[in-house]
Amino acid sequence: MRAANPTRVVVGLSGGVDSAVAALRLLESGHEVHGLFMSNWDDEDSYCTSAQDYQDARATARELGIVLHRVSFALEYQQQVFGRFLAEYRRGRTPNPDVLCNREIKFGICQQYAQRLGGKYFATGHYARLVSSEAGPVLLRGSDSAKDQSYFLCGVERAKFAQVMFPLGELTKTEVRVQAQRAGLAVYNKADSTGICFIGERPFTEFLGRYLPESPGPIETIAGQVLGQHRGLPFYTLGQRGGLEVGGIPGGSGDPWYVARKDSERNALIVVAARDRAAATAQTARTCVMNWLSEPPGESFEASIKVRYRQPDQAATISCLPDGSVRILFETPQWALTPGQTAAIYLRDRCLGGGVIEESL
RNA sequence: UGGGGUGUCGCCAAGUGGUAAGGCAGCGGGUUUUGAUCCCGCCAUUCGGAGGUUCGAAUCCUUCCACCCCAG
Repeated sequence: MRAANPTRVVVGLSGGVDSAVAALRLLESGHEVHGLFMSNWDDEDSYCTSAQDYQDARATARELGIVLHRVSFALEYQQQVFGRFLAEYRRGRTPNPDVLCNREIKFGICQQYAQRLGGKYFATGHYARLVSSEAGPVLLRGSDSAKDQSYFLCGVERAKFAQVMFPLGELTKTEVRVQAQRAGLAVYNKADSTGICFIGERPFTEFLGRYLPESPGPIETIAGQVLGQHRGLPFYTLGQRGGLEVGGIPGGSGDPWYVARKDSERNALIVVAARDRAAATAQTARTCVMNWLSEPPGESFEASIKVRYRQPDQAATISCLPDGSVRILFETPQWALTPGQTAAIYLRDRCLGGGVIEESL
């Protein structure tokens, strides 16, 4: 079964089930597997599960009989991910740190490190598929549509995928857990992790407040009626409902309020009642420079767009602009197109790439 | 100071003698490798205060207090 000259693959082991099964499958297919645990966030508070995750990764490595390396990219994460994350928030935008993390850290500096460890390939437990074509590797959605994580990978530099493997791409989450249990892995029933990767789940506003100053201003309706006070535009995101602390108003509809837009000039947060959300939709968005994972099929073409993770595909027409950005004309008006968030472009199962939304029109 | 009106959960708001609807907000949980959204659960022994009538009052009466409007 085992190849005579097995290829060494370095697997990013997070301490969770997914990466454990990724390593397991690589072993089963005859590769020489090394594990690599990253801890990129130094934090003393109780939300940080890094210590436990490391113990779990060690247990997994022991159970699989593989070497486990450990490395910290805390400095790089701080500079290339978290610093930009904060800079975006300061501009009033809503970044996606995990898209950035995959580009800069996991499939950036970490993949390089894996090569130095002798890895011909770098593998992770992402639910996404890679297939090769004449033009190079092609990123496809994971077979488990409920778990597909290609959205988070759409910002990765295309060339990197030539030496990447996603062993879970064809599996469902259920199958992964079954395989983990069958293989006797202790993490087989460990809860899925959520929150910003490497930072974890936290009371978000409070967390941001540790890095950004408060800058209170009015919360207003589109008509200009003042309903309350906000803590600072960066602390809110378009489409948000919770945390506004705005109740009913005399003669009001009784609907909840949603953030419709930010008026930076006046430091005002503009909100809209649920039934009036149509007044705050947009049908066009423009991105920053696109990260293409496949050649765009033309200067203008029809495609599916995801503007946030786990959003159903939205039909749209894409127009490539000379500066490398893209204009997206959606078939139906979109609610809460949020600058800073990533728009991923798909042609059926194929992820063509992604770009950060610059503005909606 | 006269005349009128209103005071029910943080905010709206039902309830006019039979033992406090609902919505929003908030809190807790679920979903989720961003931020959000979404889903589920919890949330007034008490109706501005004090008396009184009644078997029984947020609902009737008296009085006090607060706020609003019109006069001035």
